[in-house]
Amino acid sequence: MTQPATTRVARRRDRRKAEIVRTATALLSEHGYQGMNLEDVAERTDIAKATLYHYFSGKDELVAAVIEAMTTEVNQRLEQELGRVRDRSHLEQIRTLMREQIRILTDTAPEVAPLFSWPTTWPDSFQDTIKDSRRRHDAIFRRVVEAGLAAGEFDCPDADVALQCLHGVLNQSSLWIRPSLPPERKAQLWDAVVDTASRMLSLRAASAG
Amino acid sequence: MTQPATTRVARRRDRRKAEIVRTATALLSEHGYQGMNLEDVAERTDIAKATLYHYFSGKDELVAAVIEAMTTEVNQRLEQELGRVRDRSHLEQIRTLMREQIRILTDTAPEVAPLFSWPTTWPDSFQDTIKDSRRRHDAIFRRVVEAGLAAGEFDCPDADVALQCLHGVLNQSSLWIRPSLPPERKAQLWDAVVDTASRMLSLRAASAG
Amino acid sequence: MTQPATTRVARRRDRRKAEIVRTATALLSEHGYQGMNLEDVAERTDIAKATLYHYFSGKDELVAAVIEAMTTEVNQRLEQELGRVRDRSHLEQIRTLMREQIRILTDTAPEVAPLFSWPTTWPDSFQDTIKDSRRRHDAIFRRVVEAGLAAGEFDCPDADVALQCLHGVLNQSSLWIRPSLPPERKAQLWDAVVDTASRMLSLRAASAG
Amino acid sequence: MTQPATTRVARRRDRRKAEIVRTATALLSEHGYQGMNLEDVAERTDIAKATLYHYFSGKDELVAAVIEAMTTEVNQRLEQELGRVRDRSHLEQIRTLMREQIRILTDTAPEVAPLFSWPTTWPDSFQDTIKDSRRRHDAIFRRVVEAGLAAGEFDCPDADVALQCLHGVLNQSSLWIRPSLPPERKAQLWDAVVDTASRMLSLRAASAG
DNA sequence: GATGAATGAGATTTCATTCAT
DNA sequence: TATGAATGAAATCTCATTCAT
Repeated sequence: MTQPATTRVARRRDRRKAEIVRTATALLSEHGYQGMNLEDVAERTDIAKATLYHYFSGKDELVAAVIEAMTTEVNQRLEQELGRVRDRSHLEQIRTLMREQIRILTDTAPEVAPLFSWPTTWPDSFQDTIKDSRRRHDAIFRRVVEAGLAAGEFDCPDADVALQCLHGVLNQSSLWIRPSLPPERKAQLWDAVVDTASRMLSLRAASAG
Repeated sequence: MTQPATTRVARRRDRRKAEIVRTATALLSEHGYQGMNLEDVAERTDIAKATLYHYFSGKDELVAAVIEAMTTEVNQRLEQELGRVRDRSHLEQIRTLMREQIRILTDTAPEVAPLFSWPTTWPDSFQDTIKDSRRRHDAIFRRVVEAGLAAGEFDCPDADVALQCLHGVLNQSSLWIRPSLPPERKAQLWDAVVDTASRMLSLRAASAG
Repeated sequence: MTQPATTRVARRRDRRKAEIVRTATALLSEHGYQGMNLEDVAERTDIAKATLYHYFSGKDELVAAVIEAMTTEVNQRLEQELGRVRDRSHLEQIRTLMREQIRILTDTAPEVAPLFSWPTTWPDSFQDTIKDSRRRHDAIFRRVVEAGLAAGEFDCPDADVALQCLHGVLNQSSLWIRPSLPPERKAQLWDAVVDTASRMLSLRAASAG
Repeated sequence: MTQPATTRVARRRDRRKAEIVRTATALLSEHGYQGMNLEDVAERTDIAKATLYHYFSGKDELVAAVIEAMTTEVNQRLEQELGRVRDRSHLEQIRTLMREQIRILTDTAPEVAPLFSWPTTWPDSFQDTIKDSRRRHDAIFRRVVEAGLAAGEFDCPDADVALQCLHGVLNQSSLWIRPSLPPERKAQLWDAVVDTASRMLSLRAASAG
């Protein structure tokens, strides 16, 4: 009776929800929106299908939760790494972001790659959710690129174009850098990609590198 | 007495098949493999559902035909453009390929982008078809990149990495360069992307450009 | 111009029909009425499905033709064998019929067994056709059994019961005497069955045998 | 706290399953495997088509359950009757089995006759199930026949042949002894068939009867 | 809160039959 | 006569969602 009764219960509820979201993320990545079914989600979470409806109002709300969780988690990691190099050059900052993004997609959480990096075919009702997710993710990179340009550190003519090309390179990494590669080999490839992508932003730095 | 049996009748059949494939491509792009249904394909082609089975043994064969048609068409266009600049520098050649690829994805046949450029979630039975398609497409770019490297015209350290980054940039274009933009604006963006991507292959050319 | 033009044409037509009926018999036996489809009949006869409709008004007419052909052929064989022993005892006559019936079901035309001997599940519209077929077939055996009883040669108390039991024994033979057995073994089994079944009609003869 | 989980709920589930199997048996008998459809099974059981899939994974599993249920029930009845005459002669034992088998096919459960006694056309995947069912059924009769032979009580030369002829006679009964006959008439026919069939096993007994 | 049961809507596929050539 | 094309009707099976306990 010390704490409001909702606390313990609510925590338990949140843990349950997170567990479901975790399962759903994996299945969604594997089979896409239409291919994922609640039966499988329930079974893998070891609960009954009907129980899902105690936590989410339906398939769409569950999927929205997956997207939100992914976005939040990825962005948190990026911000955190960015914080560590706040004092370094903008080039170093953007390289840090690139490296962390690739690491997430090919090592830390490769299961989010299919959903997070490429446009799956979502029902129309998800367009806004998706767009919002992408915007929040892009904003982190954009801040650094624009600052770098303003500081004369980058020499690309157009920030928008550069950012899109950057995203393309990073996203593509999840397609060809296998999570199962040996760690040293993966680290090599990460560096190679970061180097290659950096050239799009700064020629000087690249020739120096 | 009659013409070789493969003439009028067979041509008619092929035309019909192509028509169905066209419809299916659009729906497949919009909704993905699981989201596309034969009811819609039939209705949009203005035939009965059962009629589809005269031309394709089932959903999977139809989808395979879509993939094959897309691959063939895209590669043909690339080869054709490449042929026109056979005598120019390798940089010019790869720039031609890049420009044509972006043009296809954002102007000529934007409906192929979701299927051709990004990995949708396919049933396992399609893994081989998809892999083969990607390999044939990549081969065209690879030829030029490796020749350029051999000729000392490109200065990227690793052809594989460069190619993957290239594909990433090109694929991404379909996500942000809207087919509906005014033609001049599109042309500007194409050039900007080609310039940006070129820097990944050759620093000299880029600073000159 | 000598013979009416219909003769040659009609003969050709009849040959075609017989060929189709032959194919249909096999497929009908294998898969039953519902399991047999016209596509397969056409393909195995090497004609187009639509062509079947030049010879039969539909599936049901074709199936009726199969039943009629089977009945006629089986009965003809029975009558023919019966003719050969017209002068012998009734016991010898019924044994001849039994033996010929078993031979048909397990050697001469084993493909008719499933349709002819056992009650497949036919649509209601076939009840009459089937009943008629069975009646005509039964009549041949009945004649002999009744004559034998009248002559005091058989000692079974009831002709109807005896006939039904007889049919049961004969039909069953197609289930366990494999057409693929070596001929001598088959002949042995035929004799054994005929001996066993004969005991139901005449105890004296049996103990003598 | 609650009863073992397998009690009330599971019993309810089993009752439901049995109800479905009962309906399916009737329809299967009437129309055969291909002719039976789940729509009808559902409607006659007064449940939705989709509900069937809660109890059986598909048509085949349902049909397999029907076969298993029939086999078990028929064999149980036979064993039970056999138990009652354990002390009597082998002839009396086999006559008991025969009579009970006929009773089942023409009175107790005539709906199993078309499936249980005669070979319908099953898909290949059912061959094993069917064969197993027949083997278990035959074994009951075989035990008695072989014992009777060993005891010198029967004088048929070959147990296999005699058993097959026996099955033929019994099975045939379902084709001509109408369940709708008045009970006394049916009882007369049962006796007549049993008497007739007995002659195949033992001449002495028959002439005595 | 948890769950087994139930179901309507819809997806893929099959097939007898018709039609135009 | 022969046939490719076309199709409506139906069959099996799936799945998100609701409901009673």
